[in-house]
Amino acid sequence: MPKDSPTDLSRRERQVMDILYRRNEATVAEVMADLPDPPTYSAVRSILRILMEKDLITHREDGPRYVYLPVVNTERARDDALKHVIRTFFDGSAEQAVAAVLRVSDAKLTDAEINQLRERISKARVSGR
Amino acid sequence: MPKDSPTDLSRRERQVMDILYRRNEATVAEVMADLPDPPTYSAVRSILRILMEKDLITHREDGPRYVYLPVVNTERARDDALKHVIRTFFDGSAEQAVAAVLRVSDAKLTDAEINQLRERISKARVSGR
DNA sequence: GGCGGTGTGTTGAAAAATCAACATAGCCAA
DNA sequence: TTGGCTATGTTGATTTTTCAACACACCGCC
Repeated sequence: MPKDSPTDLSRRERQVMDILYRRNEATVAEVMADLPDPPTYSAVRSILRILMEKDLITHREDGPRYVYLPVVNTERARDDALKHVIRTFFDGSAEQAVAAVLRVSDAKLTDAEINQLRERISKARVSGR
Repeated sequence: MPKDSPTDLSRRERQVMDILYRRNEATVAEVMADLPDPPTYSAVRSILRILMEKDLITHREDGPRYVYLPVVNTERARDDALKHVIRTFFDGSAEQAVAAVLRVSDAKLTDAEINQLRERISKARVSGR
């Protein structure tokens, strides 16, 4: 029974999942609004239907319309996404990943502070704590 | 001229790009070995050809065979991938992202240490440094 | 009532992605 | 030399994805 990895999703499916994770939940119109090169309303619903069939999302009724949301909770999806990035781009190195997060965000620490941080992480790791 | 976002890639294309970033470079056989549910050698080459046409990868000759590698350098791709994850799952919050990196990796800091770290990041950010 | 507006249910066509087949070339060893 | 192995070049079929069209239901309002 093949596990459902995010890399198994088609382009549109992944885009929609990302939107749902970002917004936590969304209507068809909201998904459409966020899609790059948005197709028609009908087309968006088709994608959502497929994601429903794959049990990746569910929906609840909100008055006259559906609101869609991921089945897997955000924490789990978060962790998986992070692990994938760390493994793909950082050779599994948490320190490098942390340094990069700080770099790409507008949270700038000094090099000295980052090095200190790295040291603490390494130390914490080898001590197995 | 539409920018080449990673979300524009098809399923197989993305899988191959991930493999190339993880290995830095790879032969057809190596890519095939890393692909989930690997198709035939021919099929893998088709994907690589398409990625070449899209100018996402290039190749060099290594004796009798080709070795493929991404055109965009790893640093840039790394940063983009991280930004995407932070935006999609962490509402743009670097602190939350750092905390999650530490949590999913085997580098475990105590809660106190993580909080301290968060504080320092926040302080660094508001001070604009 | 009946008429727009906004939904969903369902179906099928168009486009793209995925995959494999076959041909050819170089190399090396029996 | 020639047969087997491993490559690439090229082409086309199959499958999946992507997209849109149409029918119908509900609702508020003139």
